[in-house]
Amino acid sequence: MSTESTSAPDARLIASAEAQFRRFGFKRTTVDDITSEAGTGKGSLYLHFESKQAVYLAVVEASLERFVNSASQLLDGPGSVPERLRSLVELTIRHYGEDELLHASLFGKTGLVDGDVARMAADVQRTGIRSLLRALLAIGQREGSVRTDLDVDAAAAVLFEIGWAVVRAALEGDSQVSLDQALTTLNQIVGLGLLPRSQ
Amino acid sequence: MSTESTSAPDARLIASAEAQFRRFGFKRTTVDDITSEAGTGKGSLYLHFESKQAVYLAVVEASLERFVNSASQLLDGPGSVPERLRSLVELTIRHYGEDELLHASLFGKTGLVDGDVARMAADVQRTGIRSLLRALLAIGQREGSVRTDLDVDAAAAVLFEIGWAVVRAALEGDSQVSLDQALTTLNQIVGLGLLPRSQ
DNA sequence: TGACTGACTAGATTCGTAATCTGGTCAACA
DNA sequence: TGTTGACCAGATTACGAATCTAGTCAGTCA
Repeated sequence: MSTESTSAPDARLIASAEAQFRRFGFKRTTVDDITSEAGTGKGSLYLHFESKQAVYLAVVEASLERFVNSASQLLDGPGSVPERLRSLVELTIRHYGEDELLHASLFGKTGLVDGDVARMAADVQRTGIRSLLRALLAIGQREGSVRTDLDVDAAAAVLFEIGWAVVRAALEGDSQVSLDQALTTLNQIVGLGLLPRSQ
Repeated sequence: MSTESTSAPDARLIASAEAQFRRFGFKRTTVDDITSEAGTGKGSLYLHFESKQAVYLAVVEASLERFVNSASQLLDGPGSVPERLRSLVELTIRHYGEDELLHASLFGKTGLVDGDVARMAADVQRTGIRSLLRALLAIGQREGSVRTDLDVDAAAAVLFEIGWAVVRAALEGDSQVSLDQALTTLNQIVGLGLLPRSQ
C-alpha cells in the first residue's frame, strides 16, 4: 500500500503495475502484487482492465507515449529529414537501452515477458513509431526535402524496419561494425535515397 | 544404415546428419541416430568432428554454401547493383522460405534449434551473406555504379541488416505493407542512395 | 600399428504426481 | 452502487525416480 491514494484508482494501478513489471517482469508480477501495492482490492483491477495482459499493454502504451513525446520534439526540430532520422535512431537506442520494459517487450529477449504479451506489446510500439515516421515523411514531402514519389506508408514501414534493425544490432551488440559507422553509412544510403531527385 | 557406404565417412555423416536435423531438428536428433544412419560407429563421428554442435554447424555451412552459390550467379549477372540487391532479397526469401534448416538457424523461431547453436549458425550465415554483399559493392564501385565514398564494410553490414529486416518481415508476415511494395520502396530508397553522386 | 568401435558414465532431461500458486469471478458487503 | 476478498479451476512448480544421451576410451580387428 505504498502508492499514495490521492490519485484515481486506475492511475494508481498503472503506476503500481509499472513498478512491479519493471522489477519482476510480466510473469513474476501477480495481480495481487499490483492491487495491494495500489491499495485496492483485487476485484477492482477488473473494473478498470479486461485482464492482466490489458494492464501490461496499458503500461507499455504509457511508457511508449513518453518516448513518442520526446521523439516528436526532436522530429519537429531543425535539420534535414535524414538528419532527424539519424537523431531518432540515436534517441531510440538511448531510450530503449535504459527502458528495460520497452526493450524486453519489443525484442522479447529476456525472460521478462512471454510470447503472446510480448507480441501485442511489440505491435503497440511498432504502430506508434511507424506513425511517427509517417508524420515526419509527410512533413518532409510538404517541405520539399523528401521525394514526393515515395509512398509514405510503405516508406514508413521500410524505414521502421531499417531503423529497427540498426537499433537491435546496437543494443544486442551483434554488429561487426561500430554503431557510429553504421549510422553514418545508413545516413548516406537512406539520406540520398530520400532527397528529391531534382537536387 | 540406409546411406550408401561408397562415399567418405565424413561426407556420409554430414548427409545423414542433414537429413536427421531437417526432419527432427537439432535437439531431437541424437548422435546415435546420425552414426547408425551413416553406417559408422558412434566414436567415428568424433574422429571427424569436435562435437554434435560442430556437425550441425558443418551442415549449416554446407547448406549455406549452396545458397551462396546460386546467389553468386545472380550477383554476377546483369542489372544495376540495386536491382541485383532486390533480386538477392527475393532469392533469399524464396530460399529461406523453403529451407527450414537455415530459416530456423537464422531466426531461431521454431523449437528446432536451441540458443547457443542457433546463434553460432546464425553467425555463419551472417558472415557468408555479408561477404557476398561486400563483393557486390566492391564490383559496383569498380564498375562505377556504386558511390566510391561508401565504406564497403560498413555498407555491407548496413545492407545486410536492412535486407535481413525485409526478409524477416516477409517470412514472419508481420509487415503491414505488402512485400512487393516494401521491396519497391526499399529499392527506391537504397537504390538512389547507392548511385554515384555524379549521376 | 592405427583406424575404428560400442559399452560405459556422468550429467542432463523427462516423467509422474503431489503441492502450491494465481488469474479471474461473484456473492456479500458498506 | 461501487468495492471487496474468499473461492475455484486450471496452470505452474517441486522433486525424486527413471530414462536418455553426448562424449570417452579400453579393447578389437585389419
